[in-house]
Amino acid sequence: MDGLTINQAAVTTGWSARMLRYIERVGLVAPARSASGYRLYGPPELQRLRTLRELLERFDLDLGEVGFALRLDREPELREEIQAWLLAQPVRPEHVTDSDWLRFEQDKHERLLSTAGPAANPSLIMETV
Amino acid sequence: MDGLTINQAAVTTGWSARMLRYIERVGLVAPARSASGYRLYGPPELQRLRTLRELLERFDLDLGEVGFALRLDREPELREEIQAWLLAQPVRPEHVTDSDWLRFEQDKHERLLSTAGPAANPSLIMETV
DNA sequence: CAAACCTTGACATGCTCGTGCTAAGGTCTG
DNA sequence: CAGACCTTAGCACGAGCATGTCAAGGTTTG
Repeated sequence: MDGLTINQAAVTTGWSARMLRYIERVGLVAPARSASGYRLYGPPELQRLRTLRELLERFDLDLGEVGFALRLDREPELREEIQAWLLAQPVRPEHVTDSDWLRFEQDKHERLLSTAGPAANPSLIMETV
Repeated sequence: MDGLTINQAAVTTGWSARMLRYIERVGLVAPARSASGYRLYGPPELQRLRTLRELLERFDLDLGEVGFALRLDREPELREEIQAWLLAQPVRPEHVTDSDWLRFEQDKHERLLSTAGPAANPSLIMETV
């Protein structure tokens, strides 16, 4: 049989067999199948699985996010529309600082933030409505 | 006072005040603040909020996904690494069809899929490991 | 052919997201 | 100055994600 079966792949990649099926479902790594339906992981898939793990850890991503990046790749219209919306951003207001953003990102995983001094006194440059 | 307050903005955009705060926290639309800390939504913000709503509906996105797109924009390294990983995709295996992908996407919101005929007999072109 | 392994469900748990609502306390305006 | 409105913090809750595990049934192989 050509390629590792799911449990073998699990051992060498560090993912659980359960997660390998999940990852396949999300569309990120889909191994070939034997005539009888067994998943067969070849070297490329194994490599992808390992680098995927690194990717997630390094940038603190979840599978859904990588899956979304994949979707962006596949749907040009979606990518363009989102890009357009983001670019319409009239310039990030001064009071939304990088640390605000970072803090939000951290909060996702560290549920410990205690006090957060509110940044006051912004510029107030804005046309009337 | 220059700009709409949060509840006024809520009325004209269709979002709830609660959601406007949430959207700000996620980093998507951050209004200016009055000297005393009141949020002040000007025409650009109001417009962005309306188009955001359309964007989400049209592509069936959630705020987290748009937020992630924003992150991709701001973190070139992240964008490059993900792109690299996606491109390493040795060619989408034949048995992962577009309908598989679509079905997954749909499942996210329609919890009704009943039977799913398994696509059998893939090509089996794979080097040994 | 029996043991070991695979497949697709399905149930279960713990955590995050989207959202509403309430509380305690400033701010604005008639 | 009283009532209406804003601010942040926090509880609540249903829905979805990331995982594990178990069940019922094919496949491979010694």
